[in-house]
Amino acid sequence: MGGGGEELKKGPWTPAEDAILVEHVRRHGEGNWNAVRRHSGLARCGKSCRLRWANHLRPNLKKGSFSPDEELLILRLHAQLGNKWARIAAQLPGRTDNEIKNYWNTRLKRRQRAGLPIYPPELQDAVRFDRHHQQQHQAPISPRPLTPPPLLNPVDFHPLPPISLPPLPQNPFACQLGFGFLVSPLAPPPTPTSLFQQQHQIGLPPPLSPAFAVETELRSCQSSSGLLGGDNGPSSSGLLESLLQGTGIAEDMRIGELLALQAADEQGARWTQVFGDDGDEGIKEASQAYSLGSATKLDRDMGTEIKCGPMKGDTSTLLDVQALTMSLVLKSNELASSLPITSADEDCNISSWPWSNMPGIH
DNA sequence: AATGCTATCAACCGCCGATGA
DNA sequence: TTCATCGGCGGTTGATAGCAT
Repeated sequence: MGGGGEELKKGPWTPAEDAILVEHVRRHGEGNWNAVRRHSGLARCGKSCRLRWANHLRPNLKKGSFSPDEELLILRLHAQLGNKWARIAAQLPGRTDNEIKNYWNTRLKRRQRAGLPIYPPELQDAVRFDRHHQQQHQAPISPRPLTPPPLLNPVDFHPLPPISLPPLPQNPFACQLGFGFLVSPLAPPPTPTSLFQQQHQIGLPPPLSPAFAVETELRSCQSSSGLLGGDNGPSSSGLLESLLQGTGIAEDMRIGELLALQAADEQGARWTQVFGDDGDEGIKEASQAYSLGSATKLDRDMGTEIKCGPMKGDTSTLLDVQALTMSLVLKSNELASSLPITSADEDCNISSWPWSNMPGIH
């Protein structure tokens, strides 16, 4: 460990040590943590200094418990990323990876003890959707079991690999893809709650609002049976999944294509073009809802930033595009439930579905 | 009031990748 | 190319507070 035999202190930090570290960062900036000891005589290793600074001393840290919005976001990001706490934390300004990790582990323990799945049922459907999508596109490379394990046991949980889109490193969406996890670098976005209200106002089924998620989770706490199979009554998202898988629409409904569209400048026109004038009214409404959310503003005002803007710190926007996605899902649920489920399903002409007209991504 | 359990928080540890000599 | 160092990340543990019995 380089230096001199002097014993390094461990354990809780004292205010005096904090002051020294803060002063050091004020003078020298962040980084070069091992120099703290040399410069200030602080008997702490560089790692400890970095940790203390990152988790407690740096400015703009948010204290206190997570808001419902944040909790929802964590759940969804975890469903997509797995235990990538640093990446999750990057989407929650003012929150640290350690905080999120602690929150998750506590929650995990609680739900394990209660015999509950680690995700609310709605989220599990999304996870399975993603897995299915992955299997379709990655099977030759890394075969996975055809039937994804239920999420009841966290040991069985494998983080979702990023969706196999063409490399779009400059596209902030590309690193955030996932069913219901679409990201937009929108300027002051609506909060999930306001999105919920917006959708409600225009008569759309709401996206997965915090309140809804919380309610669902509470309900799931009361009964743990039948959560995984989607067989407990009209589990609409389960139905959607079956429908999509049964018809191959899941494969066609390329999230990436949605995103590519979103990046198009002529956003409004494109939505109409894609969903078509003949398209389902609800889907058009969904696209309008999305526009309402501020996509139009984004495309007009931010121009290319949508393609290269850093995502860091932009949390609530995660749920922005997601509102659209969930709208589509929910609307599709309606479609699904209104369709006669017969053997004719095999003949279902996918090309007639709105999203089949989307431009392809190569 | 005492005890046990659980949740939360803070910090450490080991591993790994990046970087530079 | 190899090696040492550094910083970042995820897993884990210990201390403490809060709550129920």
